Amino acid sequence: MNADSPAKPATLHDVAKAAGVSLITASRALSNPGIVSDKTIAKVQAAAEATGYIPNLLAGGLKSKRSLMVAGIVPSLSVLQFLPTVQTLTNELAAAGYQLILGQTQYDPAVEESVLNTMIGRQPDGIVITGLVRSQRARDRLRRSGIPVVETWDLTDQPIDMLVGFSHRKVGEAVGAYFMGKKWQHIGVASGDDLRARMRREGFLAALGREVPTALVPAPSSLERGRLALVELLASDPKLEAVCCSSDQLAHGVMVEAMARGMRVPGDLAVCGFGNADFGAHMLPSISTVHVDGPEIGRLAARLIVDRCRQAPISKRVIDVGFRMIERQSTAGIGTSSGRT
Amino acid sequence: MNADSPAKPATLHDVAKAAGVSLITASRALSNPGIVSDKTIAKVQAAAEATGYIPNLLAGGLKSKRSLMVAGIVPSLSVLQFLPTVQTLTNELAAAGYQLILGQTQYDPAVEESVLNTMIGRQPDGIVITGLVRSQRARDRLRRSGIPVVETWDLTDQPIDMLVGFSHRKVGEAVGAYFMGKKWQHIGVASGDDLRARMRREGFLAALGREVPTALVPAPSSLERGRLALVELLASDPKLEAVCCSSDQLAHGVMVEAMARGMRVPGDLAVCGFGNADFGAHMLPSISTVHVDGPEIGRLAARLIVDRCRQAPISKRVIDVGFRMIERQSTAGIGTSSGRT
DNA sequence: CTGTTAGCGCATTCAT
DNA sequence: ATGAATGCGCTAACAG
Repeated sequence: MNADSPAKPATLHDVAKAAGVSLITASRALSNPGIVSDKTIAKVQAAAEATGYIPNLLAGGLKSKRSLMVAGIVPSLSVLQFLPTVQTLTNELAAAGYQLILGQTQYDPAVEESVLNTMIGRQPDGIVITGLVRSQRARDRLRRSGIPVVETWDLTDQPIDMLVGFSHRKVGEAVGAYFMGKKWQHIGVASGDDLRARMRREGFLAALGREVPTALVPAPSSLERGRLALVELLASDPKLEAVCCSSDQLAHGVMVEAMARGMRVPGDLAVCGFGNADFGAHMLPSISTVHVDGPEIGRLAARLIVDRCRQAPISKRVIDVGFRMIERQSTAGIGTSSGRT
Repeated sequence: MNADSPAKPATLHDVAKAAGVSLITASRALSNPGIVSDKTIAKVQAAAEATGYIPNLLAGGLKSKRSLMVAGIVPSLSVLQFLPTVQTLTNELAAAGYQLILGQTQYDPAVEESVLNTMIGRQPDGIVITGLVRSQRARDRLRRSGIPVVETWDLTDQPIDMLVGFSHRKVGEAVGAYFMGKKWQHIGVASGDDLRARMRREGFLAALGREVPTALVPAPSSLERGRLALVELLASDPKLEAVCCSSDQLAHGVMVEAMARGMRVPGDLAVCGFGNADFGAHMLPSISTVHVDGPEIGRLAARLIVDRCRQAPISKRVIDVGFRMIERQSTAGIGTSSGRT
């Protein structure tokens, strides 16, 4: 059933010849059927089927200036935070005929710059980046490239081009205000050492009005890192009552370590996460957290890119999707029920 | 600092003109410096820098038949199982100058086929797929495309081209043998409804030598689905002693639901997962599981593609990376220590 | 509705 | 070591 044509794949030229029409008619029949007669469309489609024709999108893109690719750039795929965004982005783009090229920056500005350069070289129809681009050179280059750019998961009033995100500073302030309301005295922070986590921590401390012990953990955050963070925080303050974490994974680890030491959550130790990971709502105790609509960010980013490519008017270049604190058992009064929210 | 050239980006033509050399000399100076004099290299590099030149990889790929892109196809990014593989793959490929284009099949053969088609149209230098391609048409097409293909995370002696994976049947048998050794009588299975999880379940049942109650959960598996699965399994068999799960996420959920009902793990209920997710080793109790080296799969797949592209000889077209059962507290005798392994 | 002409930006022939 | 010509496969212009 195979060993058919080990040789060269069919080109549009072959299809046109097989269908007995000109090259351009074949092209139109396949990609712009509106302006071709039904009969020729049928002929061409049959010929395409028969020859096993697959359009060469590189050639098409070179000529038409539309590569139908969008670059998606994340710090690392192991930062689960961004996964729903990337997933939705990929799907929404696919639905519009675009494919995603993936890049990872490893939280390294130098890597980011080099990744962005090769990405630009691929002539993508859009670039979606998690976070703001830090390097000024890269920002200039992107702007001058003329490629639609969407920065995400952060907020500024001077984006390179477009933006879908929210204020990490405000997240921190909201959680800080919540902690203040609880009257906890012995507070700690377990935070990733990336820029956005630092911003949240700053907002948190601003709301508290004072410094508190902080365990800084390297990315990606994980349960294990959360356990180690609590060990560190308890060493700083044995009377620790509450911990604010920069991710639900860290919060989970803090909770496990607490229980391993016979501390009750939230009875002896309250714990709050960030990101509203899917497991948090169904654990025992369930994890208080900050909800961010990752899929919506991906959806909006995709729409901005697609609209821009279609020359459709963009209503807002900067979209703040906001966030929402979710109080669950890990910071609530009692922690005995089934864990369902 | 911006608003420099809103117009067209520099092409190699511009660089050559600025450097006072011919087009092709500029090309060689940048991509094949070995055969150009140092002086002209310096001139061209300076000109490239000055003009802000970024090579158009679409054009280069069209001519050279090397697009420097590799297609990576997963069922869904939300299946965390595959993430380490995709991440390593992306990084290893990037190190060799290749970029990954991402595709998701949603576990749908029809989607898979269409994704593969557009992928082929992008002329990737390789295609890496999680799982075996099911559709015969797609297999034929891939073979005839001449593009190096690596199927992963499964095993067959008739791959489309190359393969890096392991036998899910054998995984199931190994876990089944382990369960047999424990003499548990009341056994249940919580399994995703994808092909590979089904294969593991078949191997598991074969080792047990009998049927057992099974809760089938839709992908992606999650903690919540695990909780629901245990509810279902307990309804079938209230005396349930042990559950074999198709992922660590499900196992986690089963454990949470068990504890919510006052059952002890492993005292009243033993639980085993699959995949060795990072959280499993550090929970309380830690989760017994089957370890699969996801990063290694990605690394090997990348190497196969790169070697093939460099015309290097491929020693083995089918690589079985195997697996390893890891016994932790969730199926062990006692469950009281710190959770560290 | 269809066809002819031209060229996207680059790298592979050849030649010098 | 450098250059001139040619074409990868396709689509935007125009023409008919």
